[in-house]
Amino acid sequence: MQDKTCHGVEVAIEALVGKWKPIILFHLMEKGTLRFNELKRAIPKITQKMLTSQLRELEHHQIVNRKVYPQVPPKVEYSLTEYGKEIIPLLQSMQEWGTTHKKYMVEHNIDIAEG
Amino acid sequence: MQDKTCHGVEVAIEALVGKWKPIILFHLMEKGTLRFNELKRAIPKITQKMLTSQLRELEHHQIVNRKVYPQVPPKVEYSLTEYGKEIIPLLQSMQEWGTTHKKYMVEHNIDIAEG
DNA sequence: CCCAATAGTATCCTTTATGATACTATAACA
DNA sequence: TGTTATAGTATCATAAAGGATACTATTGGG
Repeated sequence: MQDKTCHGVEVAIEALVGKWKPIILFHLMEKGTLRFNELKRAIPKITQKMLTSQLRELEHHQIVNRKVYPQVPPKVEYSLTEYGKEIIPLLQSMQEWGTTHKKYMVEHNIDIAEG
Repeated sequence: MQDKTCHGVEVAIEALVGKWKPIILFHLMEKGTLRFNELKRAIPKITQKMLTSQLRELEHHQIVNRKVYPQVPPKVEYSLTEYGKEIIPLLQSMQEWGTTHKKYMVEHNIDIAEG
């Protein structure tokens, strides 16, 4: 077995990891399109720097689309690309397993943060 | 929408993240049971410290089972728990999406490492 | 002229994650 | 007695991720 039998998993994690990416994706999944500041308001604890960088990374992967309106003050809208929407079922599977796992850990009285 | 609509996703990522966890899990999926040093030899670039810590975390989540034989020199076997095996379909979905995504990025001539 | 609003950058700092290296215990064996 | 094997720990160093804060451009409105 090569070390990279699981390379796809690492690619997937790479694309989704980052403290804020899943949150951003779920907001875009729910609302369709959001302006930069709408996202910022929806995720109060994120800093501008992190919001920008996470969006840039998602854009780089062509999961998120960035549309700039040439006006002042600026208007920039973010949404999932068609290609990005293909990730939704995976996010839902992760969501499902994670929710179950959280419950499992609580029921077994294990601190999920420790491990 | 609460910030935590996607909490499950974060739990899932938490459980799978770590530079070596997917690799370890795939080896255990394939071989069933492996001793510490067998894993180490199968993943040449991992340090002992990282192998230990990643296994400890997987064990903490009850995804991996650790069986110690009281003998000298020590013998410790690692395997997926029954509960841990439930994560296999998720790993496979991630693997599938990730593989497709990798291909997509290559075809579109995008450097996957940059973003 | 001054202020607000938007979508950012730039800089510096702290926290986590990962890595390199050396070290441990114990029994069998030469 | 010294050597090997196993499954680790301990310590220190570096790299990567995240956070705090201040700053920018532009234009409409008071």
